[in-house]
Amino acid sequence: MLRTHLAGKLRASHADQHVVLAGWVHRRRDHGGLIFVDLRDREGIVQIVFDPKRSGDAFNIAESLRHEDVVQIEGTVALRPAEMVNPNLATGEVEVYATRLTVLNRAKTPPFVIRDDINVGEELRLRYRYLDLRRPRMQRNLHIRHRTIKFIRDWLDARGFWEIETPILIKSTPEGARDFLVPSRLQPGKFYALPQSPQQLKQMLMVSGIDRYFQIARCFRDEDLRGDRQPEFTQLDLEMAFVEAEDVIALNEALMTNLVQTVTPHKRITQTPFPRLTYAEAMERYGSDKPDLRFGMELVDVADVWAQTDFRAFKSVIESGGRVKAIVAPGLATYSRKKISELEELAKGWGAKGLAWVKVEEGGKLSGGVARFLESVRGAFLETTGAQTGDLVLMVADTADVVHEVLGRLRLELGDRLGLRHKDELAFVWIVDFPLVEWNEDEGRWDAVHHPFTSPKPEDIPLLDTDPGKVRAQAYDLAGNGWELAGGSIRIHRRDVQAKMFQLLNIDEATAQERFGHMLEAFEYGAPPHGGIAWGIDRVVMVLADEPNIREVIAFPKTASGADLMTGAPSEVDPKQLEELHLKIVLPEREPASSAE
RNA sequence: GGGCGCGUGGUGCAGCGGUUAGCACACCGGCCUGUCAAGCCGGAGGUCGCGGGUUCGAACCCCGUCGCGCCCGCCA
Repeated sequence: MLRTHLAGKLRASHADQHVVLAGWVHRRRDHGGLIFVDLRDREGIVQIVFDPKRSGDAFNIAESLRHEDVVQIEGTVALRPAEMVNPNLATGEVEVYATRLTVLNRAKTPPFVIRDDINVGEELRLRYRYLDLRRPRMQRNLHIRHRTIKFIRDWLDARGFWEIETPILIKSTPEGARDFLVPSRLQPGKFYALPQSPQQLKQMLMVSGIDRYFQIARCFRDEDLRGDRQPEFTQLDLEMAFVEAEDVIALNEALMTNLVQTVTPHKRITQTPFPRLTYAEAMERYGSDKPDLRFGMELVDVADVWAQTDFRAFKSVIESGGRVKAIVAPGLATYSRKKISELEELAKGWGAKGLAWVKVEEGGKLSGGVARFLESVRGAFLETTGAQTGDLVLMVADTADVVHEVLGRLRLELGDRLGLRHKDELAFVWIVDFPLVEWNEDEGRWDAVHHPFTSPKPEDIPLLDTDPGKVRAQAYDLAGNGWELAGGSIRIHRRDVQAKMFQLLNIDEATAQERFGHMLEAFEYGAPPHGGIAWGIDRVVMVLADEPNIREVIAFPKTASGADLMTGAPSEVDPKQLEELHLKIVLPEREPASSAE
């Protein structure tokens, strides 16, 4: 070993010990007759002192040290005098008097300083990700991720789950997201697909009698990226035989609760047991199917109040079957016209035609915006909205979809502005009773909301023939702090119900056989009732690590255009490789650039 | 596929029609024995993403293009 101790782990208890450390030169403070070097390793930073009287030759070598040089240091741990203790450093009570210094490897000047509190463009961070990952913040994130996955594995193992790997090269089933394809060399003209999730395979494992399965599974979806979406991401995929929805929910709630207590004990879970909302209720009250329940500010229906007024704009919306809802922003009556139009611009960007507002003044008087239309119904308005003196009430009138979308987003925006989305609080909520299918206007057919194997609620099965839109699924999502963190369902295990589902989704027998024949066949040999769930591990870790996007908790993520800036993927390949795969590249025609006259 | 924003020494930013293109940090040299974002003195470092256009004159205005980010579509 090149070292006896880790630099970041040294404490007062190590005083007077002889140690050998190895790591990176974080910073050098050269006082001429005395040199301080901050030595950094994965565990942290410790101050090394080079004193000519005690360090000998090492002092001279220390003068040549630069950022990120890799060094080995031998010396003695000493307690710092009281006035020299650095409370900002975990190792701040001690320092190491160096007696020997070996430069293991010189470093070029890095393109950016390795430090948390520095602004670096993300492009550069990704180009030099290996340097970016040296920063304490990134190491902390990767550590949280490691501990999360390790905890999940141990916890599920203790409860009888087996981790089973499923193939990465599978059959393409053009349902849902776009598949990543892999050409087959041995079978020219044919392709594998990378799994969007191990969904079908884990159901097959249930047929196999595995009983309780899980996997930390890499998944692939060839769709456009977002801050919370990468083309490859990690799921905790889990499936259980002979269970009902309540069993899956209870198990996952316990797992999540224990995970938080273990990995981020400083975080407080807002409410246990986790509250439950039906999908319909979540949309009505929060305008979202993944509401942030760290704060209230619920949407309030004010259609009845407006119906009694002379405000044509809103009345016509109500008459044509639309909705009028309000959100009360506590204390924001202080907002200026400018601030309010800022909110209105946001609302318009989300699809609203406008944003009506009114301020509540002393004594419940209304002012500004649409106040004059509300004069006659002032009492009812205040009672319905619950608005108090000093509040700002914001309203949208439109179709239910638009009203919920806009106010749901506005609620989050206001929650941010009012500081209601507390960092160390975790508000989990189960969303249940999702509709099984939704009408696809463009294609003129029903689409599965979850996936085609999701079981309807038994009592709703008759509705499959009469009113499919009303059928509720045995599906459940776990939302946390406004993010969709997990989603699952009880699956269909009966051939006749599955056939009915395919019929509803306009998948004919031949197509069903072609795409899912293997599964349908398997289910004819005694499939147990089963259900499961899949967590978005990246999102869970992102929330636990207080990061704003999942790139921060993935070692080597991709940019919005799907590029890996460090390796240069995707890239062109050798024509010989294409030839072996019997592939020919046909690039789209490029229109010649028209010159600007 | 669409919308918005950004692109200026190594890095982060300022400059927004005429400047010698500026600041901070980093970098290089010197001084300095208690700093910990050390300090002080000095120095070097720029095809203003790229291409075209407008103009007497473009980092700045216009068009196109590329890259990065956010959003819509998309994501069973």
